[in-house]
Amino acid sequence: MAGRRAKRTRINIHDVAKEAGVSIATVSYVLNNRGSVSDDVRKKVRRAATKLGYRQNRAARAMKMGRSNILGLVIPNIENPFFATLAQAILQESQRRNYQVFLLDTEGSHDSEAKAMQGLVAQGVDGVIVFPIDDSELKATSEIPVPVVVLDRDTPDVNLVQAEYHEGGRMLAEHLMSLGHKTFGILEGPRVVSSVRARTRGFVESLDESCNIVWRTEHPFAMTLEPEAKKLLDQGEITALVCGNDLIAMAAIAHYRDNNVPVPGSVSVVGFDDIPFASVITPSLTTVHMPIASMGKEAVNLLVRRLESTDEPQARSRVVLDVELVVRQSTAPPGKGHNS
Amino acid sequence: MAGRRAKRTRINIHDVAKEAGVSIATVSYVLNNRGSVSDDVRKKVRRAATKLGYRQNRAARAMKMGRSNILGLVIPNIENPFFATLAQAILQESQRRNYQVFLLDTEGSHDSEAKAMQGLVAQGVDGVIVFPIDDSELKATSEIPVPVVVLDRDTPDVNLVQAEYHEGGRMLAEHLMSLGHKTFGILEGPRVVSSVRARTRGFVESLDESCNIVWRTEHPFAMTLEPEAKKLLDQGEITALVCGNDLIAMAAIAHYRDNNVPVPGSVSVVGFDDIPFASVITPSLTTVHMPIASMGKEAVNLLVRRLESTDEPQARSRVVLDVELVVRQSTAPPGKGHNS
DNA sequence: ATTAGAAAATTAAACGTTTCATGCAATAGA
DNA sequence: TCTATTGCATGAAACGTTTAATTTTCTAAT
Repeated sequence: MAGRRAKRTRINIHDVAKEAGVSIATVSYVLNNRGSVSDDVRKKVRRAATKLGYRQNRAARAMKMGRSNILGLVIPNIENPFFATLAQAILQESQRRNYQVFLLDTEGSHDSEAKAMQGLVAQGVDGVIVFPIDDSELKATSEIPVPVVVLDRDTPDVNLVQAEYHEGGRMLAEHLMSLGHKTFGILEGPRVVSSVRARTRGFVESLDESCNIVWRTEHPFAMTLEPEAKKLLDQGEITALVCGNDLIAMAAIAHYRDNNVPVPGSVSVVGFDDIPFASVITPSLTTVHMPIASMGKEAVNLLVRRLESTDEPQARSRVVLDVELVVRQSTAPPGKGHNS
Repeated sequence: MAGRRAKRTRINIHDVAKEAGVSIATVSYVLNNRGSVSDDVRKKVRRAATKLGYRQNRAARAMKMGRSNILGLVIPNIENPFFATLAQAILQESQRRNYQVFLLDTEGSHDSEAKAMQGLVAQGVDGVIVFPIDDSELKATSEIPVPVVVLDRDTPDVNLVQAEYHEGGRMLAEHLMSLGHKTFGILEGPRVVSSVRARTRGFVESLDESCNIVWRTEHPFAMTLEPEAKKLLDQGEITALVCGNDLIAMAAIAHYRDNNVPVPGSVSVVGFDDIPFASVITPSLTTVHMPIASMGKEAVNLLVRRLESTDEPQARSRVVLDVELVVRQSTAPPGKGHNS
C-alpha cells in the first residue's frame, strides 16, 4: 500500500505506433530514416515519439542488428598522463562517430590484459583498441574474434598505429651531440617493448665515434626510481641522461634534485613522449613530442572504417606518425660534472 | 567467389541445447546457476558449452532482463591526474562487481556534460556516477531516470561522496601559521564549485588576527597560469601562496622558477589533492591528501547497492571521507621576500 | 501396487527491435 | 477500361535470451 504501483515498463515502439496511429514498422522506419514514408506520417510519428518521451531500447536494437556500437579500449595505466591524453582523444573521436567506449585499465598486469580482451568480446563489443603492455602477448590478440587495432607495439597481422620512434631517438642524439655531450647514460624502458628498442636503437646508431655510453639499463615506465638506477645516477660519470619516457626522466630529475645535482648544470636529461607535465616541471623537460591525440584518432578511424566496410577484411594497415624534438631547459652544454 | 561463405551467425543457446540434448531452458538455468538441474545434466551442458565455444549474447540478455550491467562515468577532464586516479579506482571496483563502464570526458564543457548524461541513459546504462564541472547543473542530474551518484559537488536529493574540504583548508592554515607566515595570496579554484568554497573557507576561518590575505582570486583548475594570476604573483608581497589544487600550484611554482623566485626560499606554496606528481616535482609539494581511490570505490558501492536493492529507493546517502596534510619541500619559514 | 509430492526438464511466451515480403491505393501507360 | 508501375504502409518473422507455467520423471510413503 505504501509503494505506488508506478513502475510500468518503459515506453516502447508499440506505444508510439498506437499514439501515432500507424504500425510499428513505420515507426521504426521513421526513427531510422529508412524506407519510404510520407512526410505526413513522418511528422505524426515524430510528434508522437517526443510527446511520449520515447527512447530507443539499445539492447533490443543491438540484439536484432548484431552490433552494439560499443568499442573496447585496453590500456596499461590511465594514471600515466600519456594514456590519459590518448584515452581522451579516443573517447572524443568515438563519441563523434557514435560509438561508446568500455575502458579497461590493466594496471600493468599481463593477466588482466588477457582477461580484459576476453571480457570485452564476451560483452559484445564491435571492436577493440589495445595498447599492449609489451609485445609478448601478440598471439592473444590474434585470437580475438572482432577487429582489433594495436597501438604502438609491433604485431603482425593486425592494424597498427605507431610513431617514428627510431627517428625520435636520432633527434635526441643529434641534439645532445650538438651541445657537446660525449658521455651518456641510458635509462631505457622495458626492452620487451618494441618501441623502446626502436628509440634506443635510433639514439645509439646516431652517435658518432667520439661518444661513449657509460651505462645502459632497463627501467619500468614509472615515476619511482629503482634502487639500481639510483646507484647508477649517483656514480655521476655522465654528462647526459637519456630516459625511456618522460616519467622516468621526471623521476631522475627528482633524484638529482634530492642529491643537489644541478640539472642541466651537471647533467642534461631528456625524456620521450612530451606529456603535458613536461613543460611545467622544473627544469622543464627536453623531450620528443609524440602525436598522442592523433594516434588515438587514427586508431578509431582505422577501427571504424574496418567495422563499417562490408567488404572482405582488407589487408592489415599500418599508420606511422611523425615525431618532433622539443628543446626546453633540462639540456645544456656539459658542465664540470658533479662527481667528488 | 573469393570469399568463403563462413559467416554463420554466432553460436547460441539453441546450439548448446542441441549438442547437450536438452532444452534451451535447461541450458539457461545451468549457465545462470538457477533453477534445479541434476548434476549430470549440469555437467553435460557445461561440456557442450565449452566444446562449442558458446558465449552469451549480452544484448539479448540485457533486453530480456531490462538491465545492462553497464555504468556511466562522467568526469570533467581525464588529463587531470586527479580524475585519472579516480577513474582508475572506479573502473577497478566496477569490474570487480561485474559492471562495465562507459567513460565520458566532458572536457570542461557544461554543454557536453548535459549531453553526456542524456546520452548515457539513452544507451541504457543502469546508473551514473558523475563528477560535475561545478554545482550549477544540479537540476539536470535530478531529471535522470536512473540512479545517480554525485562526487564532490553539493547536490540535494542525490547520493553524494565528498571529502572534508573545510578541514583540509584548516590544516593548511595551521601548518603555514606554525611556520610563521602572516601574508597570504590565494589562487582558489572556480567559486561556483562548492568544494572550492569549502576549502577556502576552512583556510580563511582558521587564520588568526595577525594574518593578512593580501589578495585572493579565482583561477581555473589548469596547469597554465592566467595573465592576471601572473601579475599578482609578480607583485611578490606575500610569503605564502595557497592554491586551489595541485595543478595550479604546479603552474605557480613553474612561474616562480621562470622568474628566479626561490620556492620555498621566498614564497611557500601549497596545493590541494595530492596527485601522484605532487611528490615528484621540484620542489615537492606540500598539499592536502585526498582519498581519491576511496572516493571512487565508495561511489561504486553506493551506486551498486542502490541498483541491486529491490526496495523502495532509500533516502539519499552521503559519504564524507577524511583528508590528511602532507608536508613536503614547498613550504618553509618565511624568508626575506623577493620584491626589489 | 498406488499415489502424493518433490525434483527435473520442457514448453512457450515474452522482451523491443528491424526488415523482408506483402498488400493496397493511386497513378500512369496502353 | 484494363494493366503495369509506383509509393506508402503493414504483418509477421526473426534476433537470443529468461522464466512462469506446465509436464514428466523419480522417490518414497502408505
